[in-house]
Amino acid sequence: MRSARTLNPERPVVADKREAILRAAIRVFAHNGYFNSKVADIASEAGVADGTVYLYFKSKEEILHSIFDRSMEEAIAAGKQLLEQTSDPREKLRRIAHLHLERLGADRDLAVVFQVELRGSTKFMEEFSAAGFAEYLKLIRSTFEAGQQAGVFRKELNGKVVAKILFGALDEMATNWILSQRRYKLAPMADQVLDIFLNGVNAE
Amino acid sequence: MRSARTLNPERPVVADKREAILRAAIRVFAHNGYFNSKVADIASEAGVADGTVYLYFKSKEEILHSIFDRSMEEAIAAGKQLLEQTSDPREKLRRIAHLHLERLGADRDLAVVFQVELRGSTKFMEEFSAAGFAEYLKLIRSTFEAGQQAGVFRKELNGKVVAKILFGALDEMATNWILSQRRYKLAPMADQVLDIFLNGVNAE
DNA sequence: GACTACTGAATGAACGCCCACTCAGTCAGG
DNA sequence: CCTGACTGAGTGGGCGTTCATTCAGTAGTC
Repeated sequence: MRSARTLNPERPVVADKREAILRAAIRVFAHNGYFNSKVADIASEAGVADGTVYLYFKSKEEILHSIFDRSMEEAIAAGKQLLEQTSDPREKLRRIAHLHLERLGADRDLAVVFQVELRGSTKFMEEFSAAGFAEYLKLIRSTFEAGQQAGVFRKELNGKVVAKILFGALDEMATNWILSQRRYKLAPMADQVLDIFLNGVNAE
Repeated sequence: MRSARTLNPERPVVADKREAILRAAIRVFAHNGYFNSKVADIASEAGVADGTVYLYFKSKEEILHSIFDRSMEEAIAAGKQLLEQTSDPREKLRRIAHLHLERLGADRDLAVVFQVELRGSTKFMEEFSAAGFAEYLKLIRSTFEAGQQAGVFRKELNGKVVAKILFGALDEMATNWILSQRRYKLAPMADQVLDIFLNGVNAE
């Protein structure tokens, strides 16, 4: 169990442990819920001792924070990069939506943490939404408003509201996918959402 | 503190207490989150002793369940009644959406419990969604499908997906309204959602 | 290459707080 | 004086967090 270092003395063990704990926490939180998860469960899932968790994280709460921060950062970076690859506003929104559902669909446990556990407290919601969700909504909004300028989308619509509608629809797809017993692909749902959405916001 | 009974001996105390505890629980859950709320807090907010709570509810969890069950029941009953008042599918959806946001907008604490606290655990979500949300989604879906039959909505759309989209969009309006500092009216947002939604699903 | 001294990552038993729930007792009404 | 609604101090278990201890690995010395 502690042989990793022995076998690979050159590898930075520290990063491995932190990573292992984070992954374990995602799994444990997803299965038991944040408040029902014990730090001891995370530790044993990660294959470390209880105390070791506290060498890498200040508290149980900080683990949840770290999960959110890292994933959100990655997602937004990926999103922004994606937006540079095309200039058509419709296509931009299509890609954002796809990315959104693809990322969640690729890791069910992470999706559960995002869709369910992170929502389970106004305190978290306020902190988190200030940090990450808001920025994500802004990304959608500014893309939409650029489309309005270009005459592609109806000018009288409120960008903030439109962004919430698209986000809300995608979010609901993700939540439903998690709760559903039937296993289907999540990402393709993006097309059905966009079909209706774009139809609804298109100019003319 | 215990004078309520003394002052109004004729009032049916039993129903009052249960109601008071439920109301108190909504307030306390909304402010602290379900897991951070102590039963003692609920009791004192309701003006009863800790033990009294257990004369009316088996456990803390049952309180949350009761809040959900009662509100959901009321909402669905109100929704069904509303649907009988018109036959135009578009108008039906409009009224459902309005009712949805009106009810949540009328009681911020209850809205917080619904939008945030009830989502905070897969366990709850699975139990609850089986019970109530699913039925609500079905209501939207069947209304939409009736509209497809009538030729009002695009026939190629999947009713289940369409229902999720509308619900998701409304749900996001509600969640955002709760988290927002700025106080605006929630119900009117329904019109903006429906504008885009109906435009997106209309036939032709 | 062997011996010694040192380091700090990792451990996990133990601590102490917290809080859901209980129950022996109180008291008002009849 | 009996009934039963109500009380609230007490209890028991659970769990986040700590910290004294261990020991693999490293560096210095001869």
